[in-house]
Amino acid sequence: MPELPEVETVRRGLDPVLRGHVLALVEQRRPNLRIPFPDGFVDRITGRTVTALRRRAKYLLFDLDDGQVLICHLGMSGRMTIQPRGSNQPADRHDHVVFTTDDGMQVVYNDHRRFGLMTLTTSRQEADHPLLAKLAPDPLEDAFTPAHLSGRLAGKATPIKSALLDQRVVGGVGNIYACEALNRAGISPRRLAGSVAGKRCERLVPAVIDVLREAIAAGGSSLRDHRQANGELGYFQHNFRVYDREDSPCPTRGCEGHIGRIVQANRSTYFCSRCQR
DNA sequence: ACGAGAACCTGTTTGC
DNA sequence: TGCAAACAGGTTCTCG
Repeated sequence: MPELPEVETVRRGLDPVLRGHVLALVEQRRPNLRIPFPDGFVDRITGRTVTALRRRAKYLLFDLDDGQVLICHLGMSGRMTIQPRGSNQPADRHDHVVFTTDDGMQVVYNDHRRFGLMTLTTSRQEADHPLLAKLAPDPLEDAFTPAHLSGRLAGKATPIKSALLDQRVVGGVGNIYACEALNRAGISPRRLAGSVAGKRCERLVPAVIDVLREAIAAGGSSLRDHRQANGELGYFQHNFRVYDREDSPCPTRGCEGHIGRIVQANRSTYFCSRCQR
């Protein structure tokens, strides 16, 4: 579910509730998500103050006042939503973690597929943490340029669509935004990654940046599971050009093609074979 | 070393 | 109508 725009939307929603607040109560309701919770998870973070909320690629990072960093990933179906303590929200069987702050707000982590994770590191060890060490820089940072991207794609024999999903190539792009960016850039998802350079790469970089920025502004895309932290849906799905639009007319100006669907690396790819080359 | 495919888990939609 | 298969926003492991 959550790609960069959805995670960023959640981060922005959680920030006012968590930053500067104490995690007064932490409830962990199962021993593991995709990976086990670390030993002593609840005790290690209870009573700590959240000093900052950051995002790296699709990871949410909570900085704590003792130097620990709480690493969260939402997987395919994870949500982080806010509710007041004592609200009448019925507990869901997939509410796996509940954080209650010193002023009585609750952040509920719900994830029915449990592909998400939570673990701990420290600010000193963060750069070397196995989950984070190989992540490519964020595509919304200034360092994401055509020269940078073509360097990461050079020599790759995998299709460009699959390469964009590789978090060592671009940090934060997932299946929806890879398809959308390639359509905007007029590049075939089947083209070998190593051949995306020069003019094509100069089109692809702004296409990735623009689609991510527009999606953040829309609160992300809600297909099934995504909710903003306040519980509202995102609405960027209404602006999809190709994703989940098989047989629709291609929206590219002057193109009379139709959207097709293929499978690459076990993931659906949507694209227009007429204007994407 | 690299790339393809399966696996992880649950829920919903689709097709026979 | 009912049941089984296919599919879903991600990541990681195994195998060739």
